[in-house]
Amino acid sequence: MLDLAPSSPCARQLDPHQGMGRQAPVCDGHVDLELAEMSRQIRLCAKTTVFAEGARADAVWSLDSGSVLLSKLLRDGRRQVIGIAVSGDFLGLPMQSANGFTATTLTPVVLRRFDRVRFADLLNRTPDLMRQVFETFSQELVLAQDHMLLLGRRSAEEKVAAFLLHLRDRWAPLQGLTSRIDLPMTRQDIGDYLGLTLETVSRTMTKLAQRKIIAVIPDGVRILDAERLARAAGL
Amino acid sequence: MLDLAPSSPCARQLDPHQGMGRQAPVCDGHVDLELAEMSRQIRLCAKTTVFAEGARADAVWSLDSGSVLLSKLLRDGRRQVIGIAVSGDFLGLPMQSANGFTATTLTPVVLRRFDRVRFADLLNRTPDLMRQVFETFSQELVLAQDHMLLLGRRSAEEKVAAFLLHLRDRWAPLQGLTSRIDLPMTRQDIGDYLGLTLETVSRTMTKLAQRKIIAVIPDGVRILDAERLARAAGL
DNA sequence: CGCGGGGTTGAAAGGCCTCAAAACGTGTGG
DNA sequence: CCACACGTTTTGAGGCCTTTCAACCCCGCG
Repeated sequence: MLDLAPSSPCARQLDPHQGMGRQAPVCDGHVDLELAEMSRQIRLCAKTTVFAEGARADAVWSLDSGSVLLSKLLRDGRRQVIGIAVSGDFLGLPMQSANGFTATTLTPVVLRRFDRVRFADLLNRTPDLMRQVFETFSQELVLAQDHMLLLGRRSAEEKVAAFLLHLRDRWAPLQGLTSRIDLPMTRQDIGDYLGLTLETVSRTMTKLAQRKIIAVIPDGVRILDAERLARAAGL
Repeated sequence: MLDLAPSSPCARQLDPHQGMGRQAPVCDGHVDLELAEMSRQIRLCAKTTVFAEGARADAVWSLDSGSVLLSKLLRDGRRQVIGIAVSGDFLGLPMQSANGFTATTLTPVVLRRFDRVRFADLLNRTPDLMRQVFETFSQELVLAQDHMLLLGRRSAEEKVAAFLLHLRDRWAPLQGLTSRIDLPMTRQDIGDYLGLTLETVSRTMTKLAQRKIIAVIPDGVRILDAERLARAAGL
């Protein structure tokens, strides 16, 4: 997880998906300053697009709060959500001149905008920053690989169960490891994330609810039996 | 594409998936030397595993020739191929202490082995090398995102068609853009890559062959109508 | 109060999978 | 040189899971 916010230099949060091998955080006042002056804080309300697939990418972003849906579109309208960004995540590829996906806010968000070229430039001049972003991307890659396994080889029930557990873990550092999971997205969004239709997502959830594994509540679910949910996910 | 081979310093090949924004290649003799002395060339024959998912990752690799299948396993045996590495590709995450996937040779390969920790160390001391690996990983991420779209939202026919075109493009820099596509893997491997069964892969291919879009030949296919194949892939 | 977006539920269809058998190709040994 | 064995590929029939299409419910809001 990156911390590019100048207001909290060196106050790095824990990353749940962090492997080992992380060195001590970088605390270079000069870099923080330069990041600060090249960034602009932006607030967006829910359901607005930060940037669109295919458009020229003249910025990269760091997400300070809220969550953002990342999706790719097939020309006939079929959509695949390739990730869900949360607080602390980094959006965009510094070396890529066009966006490979669309970013849509799920909740109100506050993010910092960096001019892509200037950021890439700073990256090349600042090995420590590069290392941070590099590690972030390594993590992204691991998550993407896990998701490929899910998309290609798991059943609907396994997908939904794994999704709920994944979301819980991903939001744990922000809101603690509670049994209540917020779902600030529609069934359609979830389906597009899991490679299912919205009806299948709905059906699968009610089936899990009937078995008392979860309870479906407004704007979220409550995990009743984490043990069995994990088993339903295929562990 | 990385070139970590000391025998051909600075002779960098073209990457077909390369976006823009690439700077001039790095030509630091000192780094090349250090890479050389920490690497060991290894030859493996086909169908051997380079490293296994879950095992301690004490090395990272650079693939000099041949191709390697990258796959993840579900506890009950279901498998997902998450990528196919070809000449010039980089294998393994320098900052990750355990392998997230298994690497199996498809053909005889020659690769260079680097001690992971020493490589990560060199990476931190050598911004230019870090930048190279960083760009490689950015590309990997883009490929992974494309593959998620394929796995989640494409039909069997679209998957197979897209797969063939993808392979052609990926091998183009090595063997030119011919109509003949080598398939040094089984239908099972292809199915595990596309999230299909081997039977569906076979059926889909013969269907494409019946329509004169491709011809199935021993150990590969020949593209008869690239236009229509692209259309079958959903463009 | 009526409208619209999101969610749930039902019935039917279809695409892909499962199971099974036969065809094919290749290397081995008689 | 042929017979055989083994692994891979193809082909077939049947079934299941997910999708499709549709109706209905719920709730917030103009």
